[in-house]
Order: sequence, then structure tokens, then C-alpha cells
Amino acid sequence: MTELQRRPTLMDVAKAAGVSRALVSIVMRGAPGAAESTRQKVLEAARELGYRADSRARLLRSSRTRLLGLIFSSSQPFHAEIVDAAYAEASARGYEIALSAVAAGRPEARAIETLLDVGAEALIIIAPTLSTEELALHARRVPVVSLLREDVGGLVDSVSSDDYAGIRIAVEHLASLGHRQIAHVDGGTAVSSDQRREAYRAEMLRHGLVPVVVPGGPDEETGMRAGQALQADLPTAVIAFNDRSALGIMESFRAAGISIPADISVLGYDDSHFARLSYVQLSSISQDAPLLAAAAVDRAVDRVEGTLPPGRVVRTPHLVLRKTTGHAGAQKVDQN
Amino acid sequence: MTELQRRPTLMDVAKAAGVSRALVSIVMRGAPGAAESTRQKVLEAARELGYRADSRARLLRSSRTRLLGLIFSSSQPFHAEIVDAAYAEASARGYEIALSAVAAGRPEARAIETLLDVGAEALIIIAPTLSTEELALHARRVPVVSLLREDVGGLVDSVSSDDYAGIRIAVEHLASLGHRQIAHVDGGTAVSSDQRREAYRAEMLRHGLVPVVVPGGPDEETGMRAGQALQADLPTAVIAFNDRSALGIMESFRAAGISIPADISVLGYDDSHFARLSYVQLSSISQDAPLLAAAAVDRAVDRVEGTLPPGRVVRTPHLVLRKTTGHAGAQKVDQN
DNA sequence: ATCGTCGTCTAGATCGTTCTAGTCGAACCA
DNA sequence: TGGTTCGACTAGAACGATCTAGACGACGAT
Repeated sequence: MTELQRRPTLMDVAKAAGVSRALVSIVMRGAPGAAESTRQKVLEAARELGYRADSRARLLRSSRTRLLGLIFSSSQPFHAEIVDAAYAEASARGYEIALSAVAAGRPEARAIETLLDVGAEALIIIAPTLSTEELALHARRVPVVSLLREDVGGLVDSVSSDDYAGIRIAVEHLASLGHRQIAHVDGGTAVSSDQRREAYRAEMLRHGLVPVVVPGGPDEETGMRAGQALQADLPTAVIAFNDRSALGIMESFRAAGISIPADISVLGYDDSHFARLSYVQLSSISQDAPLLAAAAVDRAVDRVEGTLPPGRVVRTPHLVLRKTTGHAGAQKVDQN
Repeated sequence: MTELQRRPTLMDVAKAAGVSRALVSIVMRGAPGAAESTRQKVLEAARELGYRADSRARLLRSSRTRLLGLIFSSSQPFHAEIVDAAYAEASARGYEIALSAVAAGRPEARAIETLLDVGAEALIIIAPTLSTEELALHARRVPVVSLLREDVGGLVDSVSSDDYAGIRIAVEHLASLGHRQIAHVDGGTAVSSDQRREAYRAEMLRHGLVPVVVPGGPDEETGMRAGQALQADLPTAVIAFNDRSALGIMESFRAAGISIPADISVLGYDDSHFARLSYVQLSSISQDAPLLAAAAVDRAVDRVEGTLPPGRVVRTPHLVLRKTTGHAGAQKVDQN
């Protein structure tokens, strides 16, 4: 049985250093107004006692926590990459990140409350599913940045990837390889699915090609079913909603003996972990998660520190070429 | 430009309801000592104002946050499943969960500090890599529960899955199918790798079989390399360190035209998302993440609320039979 | 000598809660 | 009637930080 020891307070440090609480506070915050010699003395005492400021008390008084709330979905591996990058950027700007996941039985609203309770000064929400009204409601209390979703009303910031441009790049890439029959497996009800589907339709028409949309979803299972549906009238190329979907599509082709990219080219979206696996080597549209995350953190910090109005940041995705796309009607190329 | 509105305080509610702060506090906490009639009156006023208790102030005074800190690794999909389950159990016991990820450039120590700063009353760490000394150091301040790692010293709780039993079940399953040449692709430096490797050796010997360990790792790439190494002298069955490794192994077999389970049986570990995919159907040892998570949360809460000493919880994993294991020397069975 | 200024430091109020120690009035009992 | 008990309520002190206002010496200018 261990005695849980009380954590040292400002007062303890002050006593040890023989100065007042206020001075210790000044030193710990790095604020001006302390002589260099005493500053050292205080820092020494603090280190000795293992002092760390109590963020609750600090916040209570100053309403500054230097804490950013980040909401992600635990079931989306792509979100994990964003989380990583956000940590890095936040710490570069002197902020910490508090995480909250949306999961089965844990809606976004709940995640938001938790973050607000621990004192987050701004909220970054990855692909929020809340209505713009609900988002606006929270945005009145605290800056809110929507990541990977654009149509979020005027009160909340958004940092997103240009879905239209991504799809344009995808269609152009495949068209330039000579493909004329390019299908799209959409993301069903997933965020961004509508935008990408419409962009696909528009871009196909612009190239004088006829768009074929097959209903899909954001995961392997729906991808596989779509892949099977596709086989009834096999196109020469397919653009998947995301990499997981692409994986399912490819699997269905593999089961049917259809070879990639000889018989059909497959293009993913997200450039996720899966796409990079050496035995997958999926060509994919990269949204550049680290950059997006950094941009979102930057906006959040800027909003917190300054008084600039909400705005939009849109980044253009780019193509990452691997081995699942090739010339239309090409002979089989070594796939591995 | 939105004016960020001040959130209402106890005092505001008190004024509105015409009572004292203290009484509002009593009502909001659901503590005894308020007449039913005034209780209603106060609740009404609070709802009207949209009052939510400021958790920082509350905590500052009461030193209770009802907040559990959970540390996971953003790169491990298996951890995500645990996070989900932990949320459910925590909320059932009236606690909230604060998440903190370890990622590249963000060590465990950092994650721990963040959680302590936001006021976590206990720490649950998934597969901690800290030394037992460092863990003990934190355990002096706050209850610490180690999840999926057992050798953590006497001061910290541990909730883990019985690796030995898991491997025993794996070997027994394969042996009962008539396999005599059963290889093991280990997890390299990953947590639990040593335990499973040694369990494998012991169990093989117990069955009078000769153990063959191939060095591997916790992901697809290392699994694939191990699979290639395996092909020099192909066994009839292989036990992978985890599902991701198994995926890599199977991929290497597929590339070489070795069919599963006709030519070789493959058994995974974790029963993760991947294993359940309809086109994978990987037989796997399940550690039952939801149960483990619930047990960890329970211990954390018990430690926080009571004064019981640190202890160990060990759960026995079980076999989930799918389509990648079959009789030794069996003819090819329909794999899909 | 007096005054203002500057750098360093401190006392005390304050943030929004909870907790302790009451006060107050009504009911009960002898 | 007077005392005790009890339920409902409140005043004021915490909690651990930050912030404001001002004290104190030293120094330079008048």
C-alpha cells in the first residue's frame, strides 16, 4: 500500500526558495520581472521538488490552458496519421493536445463535452458529422476547426483537401494512360463521398467520357462487394473512395483472376499505411495528412491567440504513383 | 467575428433561482440536503442558463475529476478496439476518459504528463514500454494500470492476457489437426514477443515437436519477410506473432503460389479487424479486447475509489476458428 | 535634499467550485 | 414553556494558480 504523495504547489517552491508565491509564478511562466539570480534559485528549488504547475488552478485563474482538443474516430486508421502530425505541430507552437475519440456509443457531442471539461481552448474535429447548426453552437464558445469537411457554416474554420482537385488528378492520370472506361466506387454515406462523386461525374464529362458510379463505402467489405458488382461489365480503370475500399475491390478482382494493372487499373485515395505496403503498392491520391494536420493546428492556435475571423484553408492533394495503375490494354507488368 | 460568451457560473444560477451558491452546488451534485421543491427550482434555472459545472474549479476544490487517463499507441489498430471498449466501461462506472497517444517523437513520459496535467485520477497504459522503475515512480502519485504487459513491478496493477495459454491453445489446435512441423514467426522487440516465443518453445517440446522460430515483427512487412524465409523449408503450419504479421506471411505465400490452408495452416493472434475481413478469414487467438479493457477500467476505478493494493488480472485467450487452419496434408478446402 | 523612475519583489484579491461550520425556524417531547 | 433535534439553507474559507497594485531600494536628475 503506497501513500499517494501530495504534489508540490507554488507555495512549497516559494518556501524552499525563500521568496513569495507571486515571484515563483513569474519565474515559472518565464514572465519578465525577476532578477536572473533569483530566477535561477527558484528554478533550482522547483526542479528539486519536482514541481509542475497545476493546470486546473492555472486555467481557473488565467483561462489559458494551452490545450487543444482533437476529436477523431478510433476506427479510421487514416485519422491516426493525422493525430501523430497534430501532436508534432502543436508542441512546436507550445500547445498540448487532448484527444477524444468518437466510437460506437460515443457520439461527437459527448467527445466535445469531455474536451471542453478538461479545458481545451479550441476544438479540432476530424470529419465532423454534426450539423452546421450544432457546430455553430459550439463555435460560439470556443474556436472550432473542421478538418476534412468544408461545408461547416461561417462560424467554424475549415481545413480541407480539395476533393474536386483530387478527383480531377485521378481522372486525368487515368485518362492520360489511355483509359476511357473509368468507374468510381463511392463512399456511401461517408464524409466527402458526395463531393468526390460529383467531381468524378463532372470530370468524366469534361473528358468526354461516360461516368459509372458503383455504390460502395469506406471499408474493405463494401469495396469488395462493389468490386464484384463491377465485374459484370468490367471497366479498364476504377477510382475508389479510399484505400480501404480499394483493397476490397482489388481482393474481389484477385478472387476472380482479374489481374492488376494488366486487366484493370485501381486508384485509391488517402495514401494510407495500407497503400504503402510492399505487397500492395497501391497508387493513391494523397491528402498529405501531416500538412493538413499542421494547418488545422495552426488555425486553431491563431484563432485562440488572435482575433482573426474564421476562414477556410484548402490544400491540393497529389498523386502518389505506385503499381496498380498502368496503360489501358497494357500487357501485364511485373506487379511486385 | 463572434463574441465568445462567458459561461454561466454557480453564482449566476444562484441569483436566478434566488438561493445561495452552496445550495446550487448541492443540487448540481445531487447531494442530500435540499428540499425537493427548491431542487426543481434550481435545476430549472440551471437548464435555462445552460449551466455546466466548470470541471477545473470543481476539481481544484474537491480533487475529484472522475477522469481516467488512457495511453495508447496511434499506430496499433488493435489499441483502437481497446479504446472503444474502455469508453463504454468507464462511462458505465461514471467516469470519463482522457486519451493520450504515444507516437513518433512523443514518448510515453510526455503522454503521462499531459494526462496528469488535465487531472486524470488514474492511468491506464496499453503495453507500456517504460521501465518498471519509471512506472513505479508515477505509481507513487496515482494508480497505474498496465494493460497487456505483466512484468511491471509491485506498485502498478496489471491486466493482461495469458500469453502462455494463448500459445498453448494455438499449438494444441494445430497439433490436434495433425501438424508436426509448426513454426513460429515472433514479434521481434514488441511487447509480449519474448513470452510468446518461450511459450511456443516449451509447448512444442511438451508435444514432442521441434520448435522453429523465425524472427519477425509486429507488422505486415516483417511478416512477409519471415514468410519468405519460411519457404526455404516449408512447415505445415505457422503461428504468427499477431494478425498483421500473419497477413504479411500469407501474402508471401500467395505470391509463391502456396495455398492456405491446403499447403500450410496460418494462425494469427489478436483476432483483430483484419482477421475478420471476409476475404481474409484468418483463424486467430483472441485476447478479447473489450473484456481486457473493461477489466483495466474496473481496476483503475477500484484503486481510485478504494484503498485496495495493486494486483494482477490475467485473462485466458481463446481460439477463433476461421478458414486459414486445416488438417495437415489435407486436400485444398474451399478457402472462401 | 527632493523627486521620479526603474527593477525587483510581495500582499491580497480573484477565478468557480466544494466543504465546514454554522444559523434559522419548525416540530417534537417532557 | 423551554430545550432538543432535525431539515433546509447560507456565509466564508479553502483549493492552487494568476494578476493588480503597490512597497522598497537604488539611482540619476533637478
